[in-house]
Amino acid sequence: MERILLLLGLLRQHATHGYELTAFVEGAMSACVDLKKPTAYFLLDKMAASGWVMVQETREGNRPPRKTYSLTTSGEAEFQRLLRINLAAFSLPKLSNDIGIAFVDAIDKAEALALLQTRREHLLTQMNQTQHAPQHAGSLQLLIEHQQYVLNSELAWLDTVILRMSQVAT
Amino acid sequence: MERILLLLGLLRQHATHGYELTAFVEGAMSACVDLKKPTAYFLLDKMAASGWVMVQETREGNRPPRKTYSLTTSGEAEFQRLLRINLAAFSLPKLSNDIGIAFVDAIDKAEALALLQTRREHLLTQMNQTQHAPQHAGSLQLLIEHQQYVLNSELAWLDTVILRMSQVAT
DNA sequence: GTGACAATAGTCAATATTGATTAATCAGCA
DNA sequence: TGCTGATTAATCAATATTGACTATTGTCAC
Repeated sequence: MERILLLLGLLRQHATHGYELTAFVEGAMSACVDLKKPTAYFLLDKMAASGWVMVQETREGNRPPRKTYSLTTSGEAEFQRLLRINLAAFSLPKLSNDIGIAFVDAIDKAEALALLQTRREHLLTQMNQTQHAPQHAGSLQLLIEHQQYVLNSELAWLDTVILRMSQVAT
Repeated sequence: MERILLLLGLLRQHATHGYELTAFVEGAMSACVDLKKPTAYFLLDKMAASGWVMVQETREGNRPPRKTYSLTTSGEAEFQRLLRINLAAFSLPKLSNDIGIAFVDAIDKAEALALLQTRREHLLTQMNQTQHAPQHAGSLQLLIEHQQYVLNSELAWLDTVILRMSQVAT
């Protein structure tokens, strides 16, 4: 559902073709959303079938022919509907990727601490990358700020875990 | 990959059947992991095919017959391997579910603020639920603590967004 | 002893997702 | 002109995921 909201929102800013859309999402937005090219095309098809977007074969300059997608009136309505649902509902991202911390005690304490240090460095690297990321227009920028905020608080949490682990008796 | 780590980790604590596994994951752990019953069975099959778990038809008491899964030696090895990878790598949960904030400015400010207030209440409800959740054993408890920590920082962030929005001129 | 209801255990058809690959066009150069 | 590699644009086969459903066993009132 969120992916459709994203696509509708982007097409709302300006009609465009699949390639530009997916390049933007997999490029500039790759840090905050997970939406691969084939999924995007799959969803665009669905959206077309639902009448939310219009497809048009176009040929700009000497580029290969493209399918250009543009929002219809009912697409705008659906966007407004989904946006309200999305803003009003809070749902925690499922932390399945952090699942390892549930099993740290399966590893010798010294090695576990070393692994967590590596983790910490990865986190710092990501913080750096995000800080040097290109600025986005309007409230898209909020996404980036949120991400930086989350990275900061993840770092703080990781540090308390590391601290606790190194203090507790083996 | 993380889901397999989770299943291996749980089976490592004690061998059990699909029903108990999925009931636990979809019940007590539902707040922090997203793994539905059919996916769990699908993965258990794969794990059996890879030789990481052994399947055994059992019949305890008068209950319907079950397939009991237990970790093999190579399953334990795989668990250790995946655990190290998971602990050492940090990856941000993709915030696709927060995507709406990227489009707040498509909505009239007053309504947007009202929606965000609703969002805030949902968040508070979740915090309450998590605080009254049953305690987990060992480092599984860390997952819960992490979740509470994340909820707290999400609340703080949401409040800054609301504050900023209500101050900025329309 | 049997019919209704709950609990237990799992499956399946439909849908979503992705890594790998294909297809069309262009720019430059021999 | 014809060939090579780069860019643009999209698709496909394989895999993962899930909502809805099925099937088995127990239990308890009647």
